[in-house]
This record gives sequence, C-alpha cells and structure tokens, in this order.
Amino acid sequence: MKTYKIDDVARETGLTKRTIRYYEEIGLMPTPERSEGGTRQYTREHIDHLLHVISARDVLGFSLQEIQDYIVYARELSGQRQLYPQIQEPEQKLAKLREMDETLDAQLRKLDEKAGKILAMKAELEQFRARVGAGIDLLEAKQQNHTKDIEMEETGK
Amino acid sequence: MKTYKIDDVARETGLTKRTIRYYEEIGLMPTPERSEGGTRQYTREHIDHLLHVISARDVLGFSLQEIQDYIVYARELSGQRQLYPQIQEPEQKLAKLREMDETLDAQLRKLDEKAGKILAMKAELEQFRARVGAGIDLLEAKQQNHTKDIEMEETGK
DNA sequence: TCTAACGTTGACGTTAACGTTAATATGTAG
DNA sequence: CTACATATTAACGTTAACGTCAACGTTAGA
Repeated sequence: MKTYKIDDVARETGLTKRTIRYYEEIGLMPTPERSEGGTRQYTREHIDHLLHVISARDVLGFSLQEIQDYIVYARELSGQRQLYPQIQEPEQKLAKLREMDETLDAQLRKLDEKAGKILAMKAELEQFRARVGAGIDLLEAKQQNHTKDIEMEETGK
Repeated sequence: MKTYKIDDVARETGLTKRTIRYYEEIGLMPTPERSEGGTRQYTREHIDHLLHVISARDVLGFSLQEIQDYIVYARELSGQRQLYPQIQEPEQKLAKLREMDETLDAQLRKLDEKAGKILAMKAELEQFRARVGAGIDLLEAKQQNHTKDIEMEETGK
C-alpha cells in the first residue's frame, strides 16, 4: 500500500505538519504506522480523514471536540472499526445505536438551522451589496460629469 | 427612550456581562451612553445588535474580527452612521465603497462554499442515520424473536 | 558514504475569547 | 440615611488551537 510522509499530507490537506501531529495527539486521527526509524507513514485514508475533519472544522465552526464525536461515529459506521473498540453485546450495541441515532438527529437539526441562517445572512449581504453598487454607480457618474466640465473648461481656454 | 442596564442585556442575550463589555472593548458594539455615575445605559438597538453578532458567531463560526467587518458595513449601510465616522470626500468614499464591494463579494463566496459543504455533510449524516436505523431494526427483530417464546401475551400486539 | 533535506520529540510562546478576582464607586429599597 | 445589590476599571488567569525553536535522529540522492 502506498504511504505518505507528513510533508505530503501537509501539501495535500493544506494543514501544517504541527497541526497534523496535534490532531493525532488529541485523538482526532488514528495513529499511523511508523517506519523502522520512527517516521510516520500515512495512507490515503488518513488524508481523506483529515479532509473530512477540515471540512467539519471550517464549515461548521465546531470545536475539535465536537468534531471528534462525529468522526468516531463516522469511523464506526464506515467499516474501519478495527481502529476503535467494537461492541459485542447485542443489548449494549442496541443502546449504542440508539444513542448514535439521537446524536445524529440532533446534529442534523443543527445543520438545518445553520443552513437556514446562512440563507438569511446571504440575503442580507446581497441587499447590502446592491446598495453599495448603487452608491458606486452614483459616484462614478458624478465623477464623469465633473471631469467632463474640466475638459470643457480646458478646451474653452 | 427606555434604557437597560448591563444585567438586563445579559439576561436578554444570554451573554455574560464580561462578554458584553469585551465586545464593546474590541469595537464589536457601539459604546452606550453613560449615567452621571458612569453606568452603561443600553438601548434596544444595542440588544438587537448583540443578537445579530451572536447569530453570526454561533451559526457561521466566524471569528469576531470577521464579524466586525460585517457589522461595520451593516451599520454604515443601515443609516445609523452617526456611530461611526462619516467620509465626506467623494474620492475616498468611492474607494471605500469599492473596498466594501470586494469584501462583501468575498464573504458571499464564503457563504456559498459553506452552504455547499453543509449540504454535503447533511447527505452524509442522513446516510449514516439510515444505516443506524437499519441496525436498530435488525437488533430489535432479533430481540423480538428471542423474547417471543417467553412473553406470549405480547405477541398479539 | 556523505550530506542536505526531512522527520522526531519536547517544551515554551502566542492569540482569541473570554473568566475571575479585587478594589472601589453607584443605584435603590426600606 | 443606611445597607446592600449592582456597577465600574484594572489586572491577571485560562483554554483551545496551534506556532516556533532547539536538539537530535532518519532518509534519499550524488
């Protein structure tokens, strides 16, 4: 399997090397394998994972802690469970699934709320921009007239 | 005009008194009038202003600096210009308007980006939730079968 | 094999966004 | 007028999310 060094990952994700190590440190990313000498060897999955984290961080303004909750669920559901402890007891599993369902539902409601407010803010900003545009047109027209007068004065001399 | 003390504002906005003073300190809110003794006297506009700031902060995850840009423009455009210095020179005004236009454009692009990513994330979470739901159904069915023999009277439901 | 470029681990520094505390003045109910 | 809740400024403390630096080991190409 192809592996990547931390500099490659930094280039592909736009994160700094420090940030990548930090995310590993706080458990936001599964720890990669190491080479004989201790160099971290990332896989494509690590990169995808980070891109996911970045998206959640930037777009949602979630704290890294909140993102972690989300990430853990995503991992548990996408088959890469070997990275996190697996639950065997059916009753516990059911309880866990119900908990996840609730959390997902709450997050979805949050997202809907955010989407709605983003639309409202967009409308407001667009209105502002229309006014600014009108102001620019007005002043440009004035300047046109002004320079026209000057030209006439000059030619009249 | 009715005025509010800082504790009233804190109650209505959910912010702490410290945060309210901090927002004033960093220029996120127009400085309120003071009583003879120096007590801040807020108006309803201050409260509405703060609610706006909170919305931008919570929902969009903007930094307070980014919010400030937005707020300043909003103020300058909504007629309450006495709170901020007014530009008189037409050329400076035109330059300022062009700057505002650019900033607004940039913020609108950001908003579009966020909206897009929110939709993507929503789709993903919904997919997760569907899987979780399937898992719950499965386990519940198993449990049903298991308890069917024992709890005969409930099978009639 | 040598060396330059890159990687590693501490460990301390920084910035935003407030919290907390202290010392003091102000506003108000009785 | 007194007492007591609430206000003020000033200053230092805190936490998250990294930045930066030093000292040192690793990797890869000529």
